[in-house]
Amino acid sequence: MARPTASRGGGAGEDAHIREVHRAIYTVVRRIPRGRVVTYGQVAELAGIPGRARLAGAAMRASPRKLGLPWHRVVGKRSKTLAQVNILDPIGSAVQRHLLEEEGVKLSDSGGIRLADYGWLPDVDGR
DNA sequence: AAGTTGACGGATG
DNA sequence: TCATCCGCCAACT
Repeated sequence: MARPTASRGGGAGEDAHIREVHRAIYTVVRRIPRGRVVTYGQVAELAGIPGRARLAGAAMRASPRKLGLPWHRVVGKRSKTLAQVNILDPIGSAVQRHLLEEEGVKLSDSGGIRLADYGWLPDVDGR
């Protein structure tokens, strides 16, 4: 019963075979304070894999909802939000905006997030 | 095994 | 400021 292909697929224990890198990334994302945002590049750096922003993105895309990660707090540096990037899924991007606004993150006039104001800086914040 | 994809980011026009 | 292109590299087909 188990699944012959034991690779992907949804089911319990799915996150059990996730690579350490992914786990490190999820740990970082979990630490993002409410009302703050972090770029993928930052997440990668904090996870111990500087310069691998793309990998951080891949890990997030593959992250099981079951983990309940604050995925909406992770944004692209230039892309402001998922909204500008994933044009094929405008619904999801709208959800991200909504969740951020609920946390008090205000968007700039151009619809982007002001990283200077809401970007999370662990060293400065002391957490 | 080899080619394609992509929740990125910097450089360029 | 916005649109495109390019490099990086793990995951997917």
